[in-house]
Amino acid sequence: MSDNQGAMVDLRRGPWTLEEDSLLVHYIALHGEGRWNLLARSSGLKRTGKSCRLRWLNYLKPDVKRGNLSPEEQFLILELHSRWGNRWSRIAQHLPGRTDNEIKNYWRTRVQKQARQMKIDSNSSLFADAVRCFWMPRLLEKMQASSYSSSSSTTTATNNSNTSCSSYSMVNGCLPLSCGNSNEKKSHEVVVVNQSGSELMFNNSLTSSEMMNEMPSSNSSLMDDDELGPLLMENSLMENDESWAMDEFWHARNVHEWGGGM
DNA sequence: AATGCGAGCAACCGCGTTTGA
DNA sequence: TTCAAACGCGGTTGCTCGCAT
Repeated sequence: MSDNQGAMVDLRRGPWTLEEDSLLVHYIALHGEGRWNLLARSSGLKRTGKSCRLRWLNYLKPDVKRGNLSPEEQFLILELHSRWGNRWSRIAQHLPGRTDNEIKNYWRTRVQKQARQMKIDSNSSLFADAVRCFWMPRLLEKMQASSYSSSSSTTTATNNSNTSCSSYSMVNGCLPLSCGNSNEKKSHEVVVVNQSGSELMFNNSLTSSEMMNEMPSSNSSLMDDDELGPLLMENSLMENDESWAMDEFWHARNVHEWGGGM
């Protein structure tokens, strides 16, 4: 019966008011974070310590980033979720300013929605494959487009002098569906830059047919934990365009007969 | 204009883990 | 070492808002 102070007097629930937010922010400014139950008792807030903690971490904390997730962030979420599953907090550690709650909500509202629309179990390997082979390449294209659009100025990612469209490919055997430059095809790798400035390399050089013959399992990654970090692409474009080539996915699925029937 | 419905998100709950007395 | 309190995580709920009818 640890933190169930709800047994006690009139604790407030539901949405926070401006006054409550202000109280919480003031208290933390004076006393710092932590000791949430003490905070709840001492601050004058009629909330549980848990509620205060959640409100602070998910909403009031100054470095909480709000707004749509960039393609880079979405890409990271998909990649990390494929490795770690629903370890939201762990995933959130690699997306600065994003909370586990936000990432969890993203997964449930966007990713699982896609799975529902495709009538695939979002936990199935089939869906994981679809994500890797059709969604993630789309995000890469977006990332790339945004880095190009801002290439000459402040971009901090992917645009090494030798990084052209053709240098991109997918993780775990999945190639992008289309990749701009058709005149050449170099090594297939995705380079993104983490916060410390080091490059993260997603490397693979399978052909599309090889890919289809060897659909990836949704584990393993070429990234090490240490290498994972916030993607620093600025100027990222973000529209809520989750269109990720359903037609192409179904076509590929039918042609290659991978996966069960609907 | 009113109503219904679904998507998105903030907040709550239960439980396992950590901390410290 | 033990145990209660606090913390943190992941799942779930429920509210709000926008859109369709």
